[in-house]
Amino acid sequence: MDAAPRQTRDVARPTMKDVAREAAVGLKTVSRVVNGEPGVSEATIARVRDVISRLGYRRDDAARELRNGQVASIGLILEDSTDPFYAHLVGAVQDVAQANGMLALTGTSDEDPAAERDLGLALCARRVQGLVIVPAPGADHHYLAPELAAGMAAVFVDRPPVGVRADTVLTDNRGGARAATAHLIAHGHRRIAFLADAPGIFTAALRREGYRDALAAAGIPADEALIAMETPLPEAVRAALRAFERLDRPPTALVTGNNRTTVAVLRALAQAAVRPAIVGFDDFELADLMTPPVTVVAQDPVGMGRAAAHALFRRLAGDDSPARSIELPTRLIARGSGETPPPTPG
Amino acid sequence: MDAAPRQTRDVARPTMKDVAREAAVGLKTVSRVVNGEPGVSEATIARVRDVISRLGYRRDDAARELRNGQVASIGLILEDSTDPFYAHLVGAVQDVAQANGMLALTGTSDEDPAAERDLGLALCARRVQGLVIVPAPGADHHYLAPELAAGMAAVFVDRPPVGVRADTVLTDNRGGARAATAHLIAHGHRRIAFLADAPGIFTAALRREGYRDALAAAGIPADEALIAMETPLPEAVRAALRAFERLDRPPTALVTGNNRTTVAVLRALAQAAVRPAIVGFDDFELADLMTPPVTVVAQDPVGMGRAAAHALFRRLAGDDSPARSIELPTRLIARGSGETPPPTPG
DNA sequence: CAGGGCACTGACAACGTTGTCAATCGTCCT
DNA sequence: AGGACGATTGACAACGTTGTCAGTGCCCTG
Repeated sequence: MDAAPRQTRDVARPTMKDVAREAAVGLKTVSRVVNGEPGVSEATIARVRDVISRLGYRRDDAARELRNGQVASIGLILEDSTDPFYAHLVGAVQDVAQANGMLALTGTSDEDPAAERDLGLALCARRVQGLVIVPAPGADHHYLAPELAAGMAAVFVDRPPVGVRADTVLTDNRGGARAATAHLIAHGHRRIAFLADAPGIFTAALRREGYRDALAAAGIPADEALIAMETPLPEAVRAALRAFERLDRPPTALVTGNNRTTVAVLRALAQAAVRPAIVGFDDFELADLMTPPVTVVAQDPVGMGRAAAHALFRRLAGDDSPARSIELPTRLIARGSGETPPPTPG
Repeated sequence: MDAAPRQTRDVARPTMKDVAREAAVGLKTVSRVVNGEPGVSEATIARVRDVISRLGYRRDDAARELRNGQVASIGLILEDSTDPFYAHLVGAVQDVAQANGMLALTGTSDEDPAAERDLGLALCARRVQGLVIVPAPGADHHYLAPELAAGMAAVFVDRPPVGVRADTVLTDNRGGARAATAHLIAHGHRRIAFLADAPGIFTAALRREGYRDALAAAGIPADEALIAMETPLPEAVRAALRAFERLDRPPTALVTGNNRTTVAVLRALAQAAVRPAIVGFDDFELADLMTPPVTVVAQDPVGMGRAAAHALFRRLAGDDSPARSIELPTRLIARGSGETPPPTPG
């Protein structure tokens, strides 16, 4: 399980000692110059600087961290970097980190709990001061307990942690799905299907609850045949749609539970004659250019990233109040696909 | 310029010494157990393991790196993580890194050369063994020279390095643009406009050359009024399109130089009565669901990421042959927008 | 029963950096 | 003139880990 390439590609890398010898000063003086500490004469500074650039010296953060206990950096664990939602989230976290003078080290778990764990431990081993985590499905975060006890901070995004307490930044999943469903009801639909990710996915389950809330509030009886919880793979989505069509009273409208499902549905229905009204959970880049443009309940990935980063830095600044949970609101963006009325029977 | 939160949040973190004392063994024995080295009795291993998990001990990679010279990790510097093209690229690099037992630390330059430099130096300070870099526009990589001399490996992706020699993985920009333009010519177009990113962008300039190649090969005189090189902002793209329309003989077809430009064009033309034929450079997720579906010259971000990572690992394995440049082919995907003939005059 | 080999174990130094503390020198005050 | 003070400087230890090397005790062979 260890690394494959194990060569000593290291040519002598100059150290402070080399600089000190070359500049004919003490080790500590070089350290002072490198770190901009006061108490060094201009002449000495110039001489040391000169030697540094001549030798191409670069301070070694490993030694620095060993000595100081830590170096300014945080870790960021994503579930999937190719999903635009997470891409925007990571962008926001990195911006905040950079503004705070922190290096953000990012890694991807690829939805694999074991990979998430390995990545988290590797970042901990590098003694990051904090961790922002988008948990992989089924992940267990007990492994973080010793780190948290040792003073590391952690913030979870999009899904709550399992097995440890920590700040969490979530979308108002239930409220958003409720709004999406209510929007379709307001436009006259009574047979509304819900198509989302597997029920084990935290967000998917909550969104289903929001869907049920809206139906109940409108006095529409829930029909389990109108609910499909599937991994958003093309075949699975196509199958679910076919099953809906075969029903005695097929749905006239559809709430999709995440952007991958939405896109899969659009693709499956691309050449369908009739198309149900659609409201998607989570916005996506070209929703406005679809025909018809797709109505969505938008999440705020940038806001989530920012909130998570701020929560993390608040902890790093010493805040040790109990773990908080932040919930960001969603926003319904009506574009057309969700405002078509149901076909009038007869 | 230093970090803001500077608290000592560190509670005593157990070290090998603590484990050794608690387990009543020597320091080196703990090290052996932690690293799975042979020569420790089963009983001792069990005892040490027990203490390790009881104390929540975690090996410190900083000390390890200081001692060993390095720890398995590579760095990855992106220009923009929210661009799907780069998102897929980073995914591929991370996959290969993981397969090689390496941790990939990713950061974003946000198209700022200074940020790229800072990030690169920070990763070097952490003594990553290699760096995969998507250069920010205008970046200068002289700063890497000492690192490369010290045995670090670097591979550049999508754009070549400036000021240092290193392996480079590029798209066949010129050939791709040539193919895109030739496709439109083959469908009868003679007035073909080219709309791409600023001419300072490496890829944009090459793609323009490919466009010119195709026109020349078909004996069509080049018309500078049909070439617009702009940052792909909505207003700039709209303005360029308006300028095209106002020409005496407006273009009947359009080659767009990157996916952001393509999308901006589609959005600007969304409610236009007549739409020129369009071929876009670089595929994008929902191109097939546009009306009409968008014909593109697809790049291979995953292939590029993989090629870059493999090149890097080859270097890490000791290959010190001269720097290579790898060029990946493009693939024209005809979907409809590029196959409409020009309107027959009269 | 001596000697050699083997399995297991631990003392120690060193990696590059920085905080602590002491030394040196020149200047200024009384 | 004597002492004090500030500015500048460097020697040294320690951070946590691992490679080297030197044991220790045991079993096996002759």
